[in-house]
Amino acid sequence: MPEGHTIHRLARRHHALFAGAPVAASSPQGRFAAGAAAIDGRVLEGADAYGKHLFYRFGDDVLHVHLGLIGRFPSYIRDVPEPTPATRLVISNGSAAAHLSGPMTCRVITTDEAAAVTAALGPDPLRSRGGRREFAAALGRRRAPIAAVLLDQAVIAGIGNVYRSEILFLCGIHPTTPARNLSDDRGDCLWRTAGAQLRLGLRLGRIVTVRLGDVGARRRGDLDEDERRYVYHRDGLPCHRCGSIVRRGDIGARSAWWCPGCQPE
DNA sequence: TCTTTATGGTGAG
DNA sequence: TCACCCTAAAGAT
Repeated sequence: MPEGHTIHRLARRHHALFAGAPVAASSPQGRFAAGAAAIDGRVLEGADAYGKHLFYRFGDDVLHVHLGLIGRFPSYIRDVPEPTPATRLVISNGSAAAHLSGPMTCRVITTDEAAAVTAALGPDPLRSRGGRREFAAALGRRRAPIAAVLLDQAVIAGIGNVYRSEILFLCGIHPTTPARNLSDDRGDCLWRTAGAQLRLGLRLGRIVTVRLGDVGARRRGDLDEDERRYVYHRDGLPCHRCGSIVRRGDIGARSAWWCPGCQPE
């Protein structure tokens, strides 16, 4: 279940495992048989991530994958399991394999088409240190609640439902605040916090947003599930920082969580 | 053995 | 705003 950090991590791992050599590609499920045939035996030049999108370059052809909500793309170095009947795509070489299941998007496109995909996305904090102004400008154009705007991939690429609530908590911003009402400082805080949290998530391989001091822990490995985040899925529980009861509400057709003490309206 | 849920996104109305 | 797509694991019965 991926936000941007997961996708970038996958791109790095797949690049390390497969780039620079021919790969075998097949579709046990059958639904991607033609696409797999188009890249089978070809040299993978590289794997990249932009926001929540994955791109695998094979000359002028690009394998474009988006995992959606339920997609997975685990890889194996040894003890490669049998693909399940739902495995859409297997990529392998002599020593490793990756099994794709449940993707929202899996298709072979041209480099121009791939460029059009990324052009429609907002800046990705994991790729660009120069996206802050573009992000700030987009906020200024929107009157929708900031919690809804943070999920719009045309505004900022890679944020999902966990990070949107956690980032708003960390910046002390109430989720229903209209985006264009935010000060420049608060917009800066959102951009910097998004980048810092995505980079941390990329490094850890999981989303951990709490400062250890706020939960009285020494190491991140000591944290229980409930202690890794400030608000996400914590409605009814006391805030790690101020003790107020965390609330949940539907914002932008999905649940958002916030602390009424730390994020006043 | 069910039903539910999930860190996402699209297209129709 | 809603139905819908895709899969797997967790939770309920």
